Amino acid sequence: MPELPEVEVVRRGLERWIAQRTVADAEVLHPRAVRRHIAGADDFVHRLKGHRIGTPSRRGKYLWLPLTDTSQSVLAHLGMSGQLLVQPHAAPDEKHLRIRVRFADTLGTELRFVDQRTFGGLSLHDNTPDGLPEVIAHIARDPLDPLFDDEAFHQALRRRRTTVKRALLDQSLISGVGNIYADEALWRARIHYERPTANLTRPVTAQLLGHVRDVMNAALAVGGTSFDSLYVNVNGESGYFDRSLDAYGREDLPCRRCATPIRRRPWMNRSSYFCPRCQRAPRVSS
DNA sequence: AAGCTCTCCTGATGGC
DNA sequence: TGCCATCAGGAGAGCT
Repeated sequence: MPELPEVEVVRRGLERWIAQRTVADAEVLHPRAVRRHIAGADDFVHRLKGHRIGTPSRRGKYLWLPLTDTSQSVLAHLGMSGQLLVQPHAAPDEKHLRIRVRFADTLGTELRFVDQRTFGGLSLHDNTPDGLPEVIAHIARDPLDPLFDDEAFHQALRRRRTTVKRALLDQSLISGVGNIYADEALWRARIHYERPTANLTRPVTAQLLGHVRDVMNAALAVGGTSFDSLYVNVNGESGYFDRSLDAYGREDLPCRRCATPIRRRPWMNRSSYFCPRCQRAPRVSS
């Protein structure tokens, strides 16, 4: 499941293999993959043709390809199972190939958006003056962004009447964190997922942010997390970070700090993994 | 109005 | 063997 580290790995792959290439043609094989492009698939293809792609950017889990001769960008979100693959023309179509982009050069490769569950997609949008696609202006900076404001984040947590994991997953507060890295960072910080944010102290917020950054940087260093081969990087290679997870997916396995079995709890139509000893529940729990 | 729940989708898996 | 339920979950619409 692509979160910030996995999306960054894809961005780097696109920077190497796709940047500065000019689009010759595109093909939308599944309309749902461009559903965020309101004007539809034909308009998406028409407006892409003939334009050159600049340096790919990323904020949180969103990445975008600026079109150098316009003020627009191709915005991509991988959803749960999306992949951006650079493949030789001759490679057989993937079962869940949704969009194909061909280029006006002789490199012999094309860009493919492959997505089994179709939660992800591509779309074209005008940029804001600072080069961000306008539809993601509400997405907060991510914790690896040098301009992320730690103090403002702490104050926002204090103002909220919610719990810490909900806040970590709220992309308007901090972006790029999904279910996996939220559980990992909370385990490292020894914080229970239902702890209220309103009474977090500045040192606790600082430690939590530090662990979010540490776990994301560790995942980036080995190319991201992959559980079920649904996620692969731009060349089709899986990351290895799943071997290093401490909480997520480890139900009944011993906590690597205290050997207490990790527990899984249903939470918001998904799961939370935590150590019941290291991460004590708040006194007043919902 | 902030906070929370629901919904979209496909395929693997498990119980009976 | 086949059928149905469950699970995976990002993010925005919609509700309270």
